[in-house]
Amino acid sequence: MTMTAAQRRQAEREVFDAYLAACPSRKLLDRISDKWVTLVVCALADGPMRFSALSRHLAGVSQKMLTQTLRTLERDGLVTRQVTPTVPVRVDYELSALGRSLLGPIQHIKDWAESHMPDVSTAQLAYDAAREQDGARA
Amino acid sequence: MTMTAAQRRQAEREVFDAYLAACPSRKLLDRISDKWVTLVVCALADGPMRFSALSRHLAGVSQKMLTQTLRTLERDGLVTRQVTPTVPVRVDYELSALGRSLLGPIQHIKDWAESHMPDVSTAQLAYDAAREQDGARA
DNA sequence: GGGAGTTAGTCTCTGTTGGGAAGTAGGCAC
DNA sequence: GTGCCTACTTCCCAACAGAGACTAACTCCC
Repeated sequence: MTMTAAQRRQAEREVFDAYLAACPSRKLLDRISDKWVTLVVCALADGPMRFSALSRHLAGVSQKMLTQTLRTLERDGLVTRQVTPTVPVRVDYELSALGRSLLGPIQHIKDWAESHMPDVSTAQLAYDAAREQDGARA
Repeated sequence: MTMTAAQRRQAEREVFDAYLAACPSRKLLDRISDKWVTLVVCALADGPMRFSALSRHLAGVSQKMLTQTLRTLERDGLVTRQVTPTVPVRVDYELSALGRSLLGPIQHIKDWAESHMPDVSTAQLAYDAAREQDGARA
């Protein structure tokens, strides 16, 4: 099966639509829409970090989840893993160019969460109060 | 326990840090870092939508997850729920002002996923090929 | 009156996942 | 030897996501 250059360009321009269940971009969205991914990527914003440093920085992350998160980020080409075979081993993680392209968007999400916390708290209190009213009325 | 106005303002200026496990912004980050949240918020970008329309638009979402997602978004004050008691019932969901403030950042994430899909695919192939090499060498 | 159809859910069951804790490798220090 | 260090890996259990059947409430059709 041969392809003209035009056809090849057409295929490469393939449109990904995360609204479609089968589209690979849906899975990618699922992977980057993750608490730990967000925090790891933001933590690596200022340069490379060791496994143990990340572990300390992201309070409450289990070693298992950190390893898993870093592994998938590495596989997706967002971070690079650099092993220095000293004793004990030293492993540095760093954002790749692709990872840095995600940094901006993902930092906005984290910033939004931190800056809009009061609004969300207020909304929750209002919602819960209204629910309680409904409960009492029933 | 009383508070001066100054103390109250101080408390309101409280800084949220998602890196801390106990910080409420960590939980908020976890809630908005969600595949379905991203898709629902983006779907509501162009105006209100009915439950069934959302269900059709987000291919593959289960009714349970859609209900759950909309419920938490409503509680967090990101979407409003408008019930019209016709028969059958009609329920419209719409982004609130707070929800629209999240729309920009979240759309960037979705766009990133859709536009960087080829780069990620390439990285995955490279990673898997390297892993296979390692496996064969062992 | 009886049955089908509509929307927006809820209920139940099961497979996957997240977190905690304990174990591993490889080498240096005592 | 025993312990300690880092960066994992493995195991187990509780929580959660998804599939699919079921419900409420009322309308239309015969």
